[in-house]
Amino acid sequence: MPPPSIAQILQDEILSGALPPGTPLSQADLAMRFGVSRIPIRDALAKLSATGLITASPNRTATVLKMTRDEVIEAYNLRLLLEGDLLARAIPQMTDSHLSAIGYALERSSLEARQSNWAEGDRMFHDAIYAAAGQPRQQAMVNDLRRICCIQIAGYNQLTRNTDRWLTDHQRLTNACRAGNLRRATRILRRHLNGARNHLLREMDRKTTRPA
Amino acid sequence: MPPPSIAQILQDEILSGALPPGTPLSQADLAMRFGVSRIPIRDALAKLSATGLITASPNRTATVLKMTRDEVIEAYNLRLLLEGDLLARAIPQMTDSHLSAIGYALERSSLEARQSNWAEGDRMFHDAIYAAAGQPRQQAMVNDLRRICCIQIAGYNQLTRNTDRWLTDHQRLTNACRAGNLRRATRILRRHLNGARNHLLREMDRKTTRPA
DNA sequence: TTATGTATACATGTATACAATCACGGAGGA
DNA sequence: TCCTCCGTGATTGTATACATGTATACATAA
Repeated sequence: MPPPSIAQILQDEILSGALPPGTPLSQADLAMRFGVSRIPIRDALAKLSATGLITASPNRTATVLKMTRDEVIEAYNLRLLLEGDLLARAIPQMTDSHLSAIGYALERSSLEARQSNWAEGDRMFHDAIYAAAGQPRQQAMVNDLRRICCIQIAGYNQLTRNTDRWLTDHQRLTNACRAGNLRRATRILRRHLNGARNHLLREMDRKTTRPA
Repeated sequence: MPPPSIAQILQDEILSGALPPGTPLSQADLAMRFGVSRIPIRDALAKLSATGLITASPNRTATVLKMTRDEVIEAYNLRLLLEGDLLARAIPQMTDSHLSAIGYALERSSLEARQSNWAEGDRMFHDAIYAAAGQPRQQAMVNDLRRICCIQIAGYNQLTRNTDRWLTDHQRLTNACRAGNLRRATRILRRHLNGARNHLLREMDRKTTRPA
């Protein structure tokens, strides 16, 4: 297995909350830290910028993405639209092979739920669900959106993440897929996303209204 | 006005068909051509890769995006989903200011319809339509998708683009917006996109089944 | 006080040189 | 004939050095 790329390492640190939103990413500092020149750092930052994890402007040091309230709302609107469509395409196409893969992903994600890389488990679970839709680009777009949502969440208290409800939602979603019940699955997904969005918005308000 | 960036120049050439799908983009060649070193070329290629206009792999020379049949279908599925949603959000929010901007964009795009940069006029028109939705990220995603669809179109005969129908569809879409008729606007959009997709798929089949 | 100009420090953008990797073709052997 | 195994040329990846642009602080003038 090749060593993880610089971009991958930085992404993990951003998603885990080690580099909270707004953190400046100086090319020289990163070059020093990774023991390489600034060129590969620039490449890594370009990759992160492509997926939207950082904001980069010419002649300005890049920073970890910090979304406004409106941007969070739009991101969740998009997730609901894209994930709802994927669900509608996937469920009628699901085979036993798909379902067993979903079950496996559910277990895996449950084990990692309370660890620092819970986001990766979450991604794997949803990828398994949406695989049957056969729309890989759409899945990639959804994963990008989910990532930028995770950044904002990771910035706040890990304990406020409502892990229990998150787990039961995944379990119920899996059951609905096994039953082939699109309506129920869609309802669960919608409530899942709306809940996460509202939770995040409340956290954001709490932090901004009482800055210190 | 600043000189256009290297990435912008390359993008225009790709969209105009000067660099058809599959064309290799050698860093050394481009550096020679633009009279700069390979570093800014790498940056430009990274930007193009971010929007999906080129496919780049490590240690491999980048090439202009060449979509398969399935990828074209998925791209148009996504456009229909995202643009339909934008339309549904935009039309109820449209003010006189929005409508006049749409009218202006319609005229502008009509003038450029038969020129090489028709794609830019098309983008401006749809941006004007969707502006009232207030979902800038979603608009950006749609623009990226439209661009990668344009690449494939530009690769084939310009005369087969059905410019007349394209223009009348824009006119009818504008009328539906002025009337505030979402149902009709959605129907026009769906037919517009399905027509473009089928047209493109036919062209692709024609070229692949009779390669020479 | 407010605004403007300027100097300095720092971060990014770019050019050049070198190292690592890959594609291709030809030699050798089963 | 076909497959495998190198070598060679070409292409990309990286390090170093320099050029350019931006921000901050301070001095100066209205």
